[in-house]
Amino acid sequence: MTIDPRSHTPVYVQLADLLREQIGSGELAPGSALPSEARLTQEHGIGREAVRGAISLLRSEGLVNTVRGHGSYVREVTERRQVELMPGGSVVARMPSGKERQSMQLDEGVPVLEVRDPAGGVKVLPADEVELTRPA
Amino acid sequence: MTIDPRSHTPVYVQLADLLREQIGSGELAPGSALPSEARLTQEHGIGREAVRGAISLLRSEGLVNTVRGHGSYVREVTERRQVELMPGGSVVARMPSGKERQSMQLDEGVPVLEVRDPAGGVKVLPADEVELTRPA
DNA sequence: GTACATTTGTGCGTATGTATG
DNA sequence: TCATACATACGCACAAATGTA
Repeated sequence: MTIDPRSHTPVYVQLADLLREQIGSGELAPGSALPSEARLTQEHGIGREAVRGAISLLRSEGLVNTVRGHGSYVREVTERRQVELMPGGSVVARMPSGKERQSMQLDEGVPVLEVRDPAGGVKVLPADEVELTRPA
Repeated sequence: MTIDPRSHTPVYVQLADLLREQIGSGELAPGSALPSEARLTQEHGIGREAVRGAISLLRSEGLVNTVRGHGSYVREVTERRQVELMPGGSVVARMPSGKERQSMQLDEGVPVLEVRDPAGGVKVLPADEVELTRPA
């Protein structure tokens, strides 16, 4: 609503901020559709590249999911299963490569957890489905 | 490797694969600049939109960093400091919000680790600087 | 300071392909 | 079949940021 083309902040970032706020406030509920590219272009008086850039940014943040030929949707919050980090183990988080995203069928904006156990084994887990724990 | 416009794989994905390989092999070293959009456009005989799409993809993977008016650069590999996951603690990984990215000065494509200790405290750590461990 | 070249950001027009309803 | 909507991709142009002379 308050997009200023003369701002130093890129237009697509401003629109992403706006949409992110609407998602966070629940105005755009999980599972609901974002306005179409054409609507966002018209209503905010901005270009298609800006709209696509904003949605692309939200995808990279894992907030929305775009279905080709259908629209972009607010991602449902997935239930995380608990996985124990074994003694002597360690874990790093990073973004998956394109091949990993394909083979693990991950949406954009979903990090992976790279878990190492002391024996040297490595497991790569989708970060949106897993909560790592260390029992008390 | 040459780019085939008639392939089923989108041109921008093909270019991203190419650049990712050059980054992985060290041909494009950490800190070094990617060829400019104009160069990539000319040398591969493709449109600027495809070039920008490829770079955007690499940004979302945390492989490169773009500075307006300057260029895109291969991200330096940061040394990960080890942080112990306390007994009774847990951790999830996710992408940061725009505000978090700004306040924590994170580049695009860098996840965060949300660490909970049993007392209920929550710490948000940049995933590219941290390796969580559980001592044996 | 000014001026300039380089580079990315934005906007727009056009076109084709693909998926959904 | 047809309309709608997104994905990809080309072209062009200008604005804004950066660095350098």
